[in-house]
Amino acid sequence: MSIIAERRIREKEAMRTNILTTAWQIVTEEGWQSLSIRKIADAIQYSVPVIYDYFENKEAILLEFGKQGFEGVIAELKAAKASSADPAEQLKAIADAYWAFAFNNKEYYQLMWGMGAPSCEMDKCMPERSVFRDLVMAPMIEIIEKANHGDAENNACLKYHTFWSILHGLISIKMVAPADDTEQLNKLVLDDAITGFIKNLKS
Amino acid sequence: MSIIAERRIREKEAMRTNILTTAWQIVTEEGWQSLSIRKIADAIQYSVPVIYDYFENKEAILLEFGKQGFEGVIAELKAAKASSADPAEQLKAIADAYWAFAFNNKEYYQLMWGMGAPSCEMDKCMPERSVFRDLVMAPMIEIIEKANHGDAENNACLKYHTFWSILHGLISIKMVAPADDTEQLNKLVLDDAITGFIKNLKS
DNA sequence: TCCTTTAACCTAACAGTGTTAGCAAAAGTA
DNA sequence: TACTTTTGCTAACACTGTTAGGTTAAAGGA
Repeated sequence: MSIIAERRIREKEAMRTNILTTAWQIVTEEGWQSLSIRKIADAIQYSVPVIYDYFENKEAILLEFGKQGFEGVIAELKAAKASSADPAEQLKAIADAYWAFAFNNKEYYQLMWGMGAPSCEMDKCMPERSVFRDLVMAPMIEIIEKANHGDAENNACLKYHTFWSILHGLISIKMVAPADDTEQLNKLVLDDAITGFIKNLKS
Repeated sequence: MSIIAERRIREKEAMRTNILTTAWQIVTEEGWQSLSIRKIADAIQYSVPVIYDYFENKEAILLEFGKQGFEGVIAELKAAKASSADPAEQLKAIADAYWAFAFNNKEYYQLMWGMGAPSCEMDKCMPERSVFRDLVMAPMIEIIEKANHGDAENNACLKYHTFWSILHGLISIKMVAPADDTEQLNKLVLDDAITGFIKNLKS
């Protein structure tokens, strides 16, 4: 490949990331509802159709952010899990990390779960379900096996759904209807729910 | 008031409900994203500005549906609670009823919680928080008091948040990312989560 | 009955949105 | 230099929500 072609690819890449970072800035400053192709075009000082040379449509831009979000949260969860060898501790750490990600990256979380963000087919950028399952299922099975109740694998499947539901439920209620209670109380609710859940696994 | 004025009020009311029922039909057939003022106007065979004689703007129409949704779910919850005198049974019945409402009225639920529906300030049509609290808090306090752990009132406040989070979490995960598992398994997850939660209140 | 006021209803427009057809200029290739 | 590809633009289309302004019909008062 010629040296010129290389430069052009580099420039193309640069424009793409320029579009993305500009779009992201608009989102963080004005929210998802306020993001439009024209606003991006204005901000990067190009005409509107140029955007379409780099992204098929608006959804493609959103899906790119969705991908970033999922990759980000998965990295955090993996790090959290690695922080301990005890399965119960691992579950708690994962829950804490997930919670922290959601509130430190509200824009991502809202997009990923279609909360107030413009509707788009997030499935298209979701990682395999197995990624999340592998992270959470293993410590669960371990806990259930230690407590010796029957079919740990089957049991864990049920508990796995419950685990994510509690987490997502806690977060999305706080996000949609932010109550007037303190940060401290919120953390307490998380702790109560998750430790209660883990205790239930054991007993 | 003259007989003519009465008729006019009646007609005005009729037009309002005509707009609403027509809009609702569009929503159930094509989803929230597809609802537009022009579509409503076409369907009722009037020009667009007529809609604005009956509703201040589009959000006002959405809020009307929001109000209907909240009133509907509250009625269901009250009926569920009345089905038993045992506090634990009451909580289970409320959870079941809430779950049933969500899946029998997906359009309402999505609007009420901003899931994929057009964004609007739902606070404006939400009932007082106390309505939900009064329904759920009382049986909780009763359960905790029977089990005799310390400050039941304070404790119930924490558990109250957890209760709704679990419920909403279960529902919204199933709604956003409908898994391939059966109706039966879903019910099992609900049962597991709620009975686990109640057991935790007691022990 | 005639006149005036008010309510109902419409056309046409404004300012946005996502998206695309088609053209001009620049850049790369032979 | 001549040809081809890429790049970027203007202008438009088909939609949104919303409103200004005018017309027609109905209601109330003399």
